[in-house]
Amino acid sequence: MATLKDVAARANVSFSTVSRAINEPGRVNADTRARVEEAIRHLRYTPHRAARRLRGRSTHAQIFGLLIPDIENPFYSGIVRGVEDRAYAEGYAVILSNTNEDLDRERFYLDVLRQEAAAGAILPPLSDGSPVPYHPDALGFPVVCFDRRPEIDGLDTVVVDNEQGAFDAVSHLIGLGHRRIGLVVASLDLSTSRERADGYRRALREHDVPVAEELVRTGEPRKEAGQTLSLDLLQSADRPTALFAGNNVMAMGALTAAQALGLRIPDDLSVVGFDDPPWVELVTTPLTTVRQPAYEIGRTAADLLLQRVADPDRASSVVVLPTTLVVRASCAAPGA
Amino acid sequence: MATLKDVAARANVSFSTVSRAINEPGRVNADTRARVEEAIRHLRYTPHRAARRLRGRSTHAQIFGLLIPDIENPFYSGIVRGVEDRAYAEGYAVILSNTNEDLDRERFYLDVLRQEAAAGAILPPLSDGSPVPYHPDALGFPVVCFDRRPEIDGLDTVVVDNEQGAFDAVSHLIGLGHRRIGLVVASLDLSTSRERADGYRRALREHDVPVAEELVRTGEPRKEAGQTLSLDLLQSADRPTALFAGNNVMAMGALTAAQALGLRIPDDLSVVGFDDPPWVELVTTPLTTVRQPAYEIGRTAADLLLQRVADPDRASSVVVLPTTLVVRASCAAPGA
DNA sequence: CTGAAAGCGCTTACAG
DNA sequence: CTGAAAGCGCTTACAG
Repeated sequence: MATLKDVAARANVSFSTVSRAINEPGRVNADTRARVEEAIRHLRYTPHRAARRLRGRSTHAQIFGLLIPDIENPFYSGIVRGVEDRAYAEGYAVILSNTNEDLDRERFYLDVLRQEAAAGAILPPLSDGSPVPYHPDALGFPVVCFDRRPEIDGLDTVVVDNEQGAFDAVSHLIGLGHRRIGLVVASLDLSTSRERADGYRRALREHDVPVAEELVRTGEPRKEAGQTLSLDLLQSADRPTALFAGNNVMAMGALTAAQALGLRIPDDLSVVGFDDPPWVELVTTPLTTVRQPAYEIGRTAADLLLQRVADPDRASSVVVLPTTLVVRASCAAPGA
Repeated sequence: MATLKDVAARANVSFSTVSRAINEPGRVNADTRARVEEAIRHLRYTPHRAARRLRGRSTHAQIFGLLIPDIENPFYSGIVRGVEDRAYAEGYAVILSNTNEDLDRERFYLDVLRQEAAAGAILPPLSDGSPVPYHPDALGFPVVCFDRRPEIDGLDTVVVDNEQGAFDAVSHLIGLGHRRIGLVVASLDLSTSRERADGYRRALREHDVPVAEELVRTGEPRKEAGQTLSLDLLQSADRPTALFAGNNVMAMGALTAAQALGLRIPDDLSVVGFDDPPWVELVTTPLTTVRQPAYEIGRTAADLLLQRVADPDRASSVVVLPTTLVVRASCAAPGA
């Protein structure tokens, strides 16, 4: 592999100059720089990261950690792409972990990141009063939270306006005439679920629709749970005429439940989902959803981490991105 | 952070001795060693991994690299999960790269992996006679290929039996009475596409159906290309009565094209897809597909890499996993 | 604008 | 068994 010395030899300059051409190009004569750049290209030179880390002022590796609960969930894979693109643009690599919400797994990866001197980590904080501390002092590197709000203060965070997103979805249903609207959502221990449930309730209240607690069902954020909970709701005595599914996998379950009961959408049942994966346009009745800007969330989280790395003392910020209600064909007036 | 020198000062020995006490404890006097160990504990010293890697012999990190063309493609995210689970079980972390099939990006990550002293990499080899060499000698670490077959020999590889998978799909269509079957597939530069096209042709030949080359269309493995190519095929004079889509994103495009033309599936058009993402069960007409065992592919690739790391001299192996034709509702006799 | 030199934290021959 | 020294590939004051 080519080193600085090889480049210097080929460009006929000292290796200090090569280093400067790379790190402070403005302080190098244009001709010299051109020769250096030619040599770099010709030799396919890339700086040795370990050596760089050893001497440079920042001792951390050009590595971000990214913890993802479920890589097969399109919402999260969108985030991965956003983080990865932004990191790559700044020369950072991403260590990915598919945690399955598993505490041991999360601990393991946080430990690896510390050992590898990662520049920081991006993660959805665990919901419970977990023993994993996300405080930079304990971790040894900064953390940016996404999706959920962390329980401790002072952490950079990117979330969406879940409350408003849910409010929009449920208001849309109420506007069509629905009054019995089921909510199928993940555990209310998660800030996301809580906020979506809040938006659901506010929409009902503001439109003078009574809140029926038996219409709110929570469970694992999986297709199976979405299906079971929806099935149960749809088979109850005074069944809801509309369903709001709190995330894309549970929405899948809701549609499967409707299919199993022979309910046509939107004639017999209106459905709105949260998240906007590609399949929603291909289903029997294209699904109305609350779109979260997954790629943007990832990009913003990486941005915050880059800023934090550049200035460890800057005030922490919480970025709230908007959601968009994407109206497709899955909602109609009840009994239409 | 404490360094070797701090430890040496406290233990009253030279820092060479500290280094030796850590790396070759047997070659250090027991008393000396005890003093060093006390100092290490007291100062909470841990060796600086970057410095260590810079000078030492090959002491690789517990890290695997994983290169993925498109993390939002469910086929690949299944593979990520498989690799990650297996790696985690052995204490390895995974550095993920979403390459977008971009050569620069691939080079960057391969370089990062080398510099971070990764134990090895798992990747779908590029198809063209690319300047990126996957030979361990050039890379500095072993490589396991998946999905596509590498152009050079001697690399551990995991693929599926694409030829047979395609053969099964097309035979299924022929069995229903189809004789004009369109093939929409990615570039034939890819071994996967080539093998699927081979299976397509063999099925036609073995059932004495003439091969019409105008029914074979290739393009970018994206929904848009799948849609355009399908649209074109379906609007041609003697349009095919069935479509075989060579991967899940192009299958999406094919379904969208059929929808746009008002063709009902399977009455007006039969469709089989390759890959088996979750959405295929939710579409208007559940899609018949050739299932690839994505998770298994990932797990097997990680397995091969672990074995390679344990025994660098073992003979390379090529694992071919079977596909399964999953018959759903998207195929019927032509003109039924 | 450029080069010579020191040094990051460590490992490893080489002497003693 | 131990220490002094060279050097991994790089960055960064410090001169010129």
